[in-house]
Amino acid sequence: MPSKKYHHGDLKNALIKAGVEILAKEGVGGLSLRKVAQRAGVSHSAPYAHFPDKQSLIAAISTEGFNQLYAELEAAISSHSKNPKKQLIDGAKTYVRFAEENTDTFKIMFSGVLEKEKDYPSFVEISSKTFKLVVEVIQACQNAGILPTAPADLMAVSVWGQVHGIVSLALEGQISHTLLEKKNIENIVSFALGEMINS
Amino acid sequence: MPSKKYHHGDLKNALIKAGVEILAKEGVGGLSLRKVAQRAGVSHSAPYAHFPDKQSLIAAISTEGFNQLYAELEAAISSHSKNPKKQLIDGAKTYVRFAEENTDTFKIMFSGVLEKEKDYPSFVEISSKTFKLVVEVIQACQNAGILPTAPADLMAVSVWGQVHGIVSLALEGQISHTLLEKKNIENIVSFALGEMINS
DNA sequence: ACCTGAACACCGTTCAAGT
DNA sequence: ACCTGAACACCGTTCAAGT
Repeated sequence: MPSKKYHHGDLKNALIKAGVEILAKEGVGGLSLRKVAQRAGVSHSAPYAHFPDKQSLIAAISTEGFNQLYAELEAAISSHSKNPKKQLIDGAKTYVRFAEENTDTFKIMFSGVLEKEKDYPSFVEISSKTFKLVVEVIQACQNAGILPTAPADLMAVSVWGQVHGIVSLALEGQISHTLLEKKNIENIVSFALGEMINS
Repeated sequence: MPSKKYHHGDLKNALIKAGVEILAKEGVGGLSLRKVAQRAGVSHSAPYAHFPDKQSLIAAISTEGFNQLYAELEAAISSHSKNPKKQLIDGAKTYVRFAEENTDTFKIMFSGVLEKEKDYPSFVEISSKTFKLVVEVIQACQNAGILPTAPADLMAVSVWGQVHGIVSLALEGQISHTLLEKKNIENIVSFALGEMINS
């Protein structure tokens, strides 16, 4: 078997993977195209054969992050079929865990680093697919009388916003020390969701 | 009257102001120390006489943003004394408006650009002061029976998280086009808050 | 104390060239 | 089609020097 054809089989995905690793180790501030190239074992200009610019690589990393988040949400939700309340609560917990375990990928997905997300069709597709998943759970909760009757998309943004906001404030260090001594983020999110839920 | 002593009276504040202006015109990605210096009319190394590094200038801009947000919230709240429900709703509207009118300052305040916020005492002070203001309004609402009885800090994080999350998703372009055709961000936030409020 | 200008390491992007 | 290496403009930071 030949060790390596010339240099790479699938540089594009190798670059995405290298990017995720740098993100995990050095954070958003440490992510540069040149480092990504080096970690993938190619010259600094090689990435331009696969991505027109840095934003494009960031879009690919974000898209990959959304794919993973979607898969985890899907798994959590389908493990509680016929129990919408558990779907909602476990989905929220999954969201919190994803943010905690992939902090910097989460930041890149949601913190305005990607500037023109509309320009990246696969990013738009998976993010709207994820939103639809949320809407479905909300509708199931409404049908079960667990959430109030209201347009499902409006309710979905309210609930998702709730969870997302608490997670974001936590990642920013904006949640007071005294509160964090008593409750972790999952507890706080559960409490907040409890305030939205009927009985 | 002498036109200029040598070059500047208050370069430190001039740099913060220049930073805010660049942020408004070119966004977070366009903010560089060298541009800030140029806009303030000094050499690229002059800022180092006032800020040890770029993070420090970003901290100062964020602190300034929090000061402004605090002042606007204060004004909104004290215009409805003895009416906690109006304080809550008008406070939330003020928050939304601040984010819409100072999008990139808001992003810098809350989007992880500032990496070690704990290292900047005046930033920590104004952000915790702002949180205390939120807690006070929440407590007033609880005393008036508008919000459920629960630890006020927990309730405050839930409500603030709700508002913050919806605003953040909106700035990220994550709120579906079809929903935005029917409701603007203030409407959505009002709806969501309504789901938290008793009657 | 406050500022300048040269210098260094690093970055994103382009381009001619090689296979 | 995929990759390299030189080149360019820009960036953050340091430092010796000037007032």
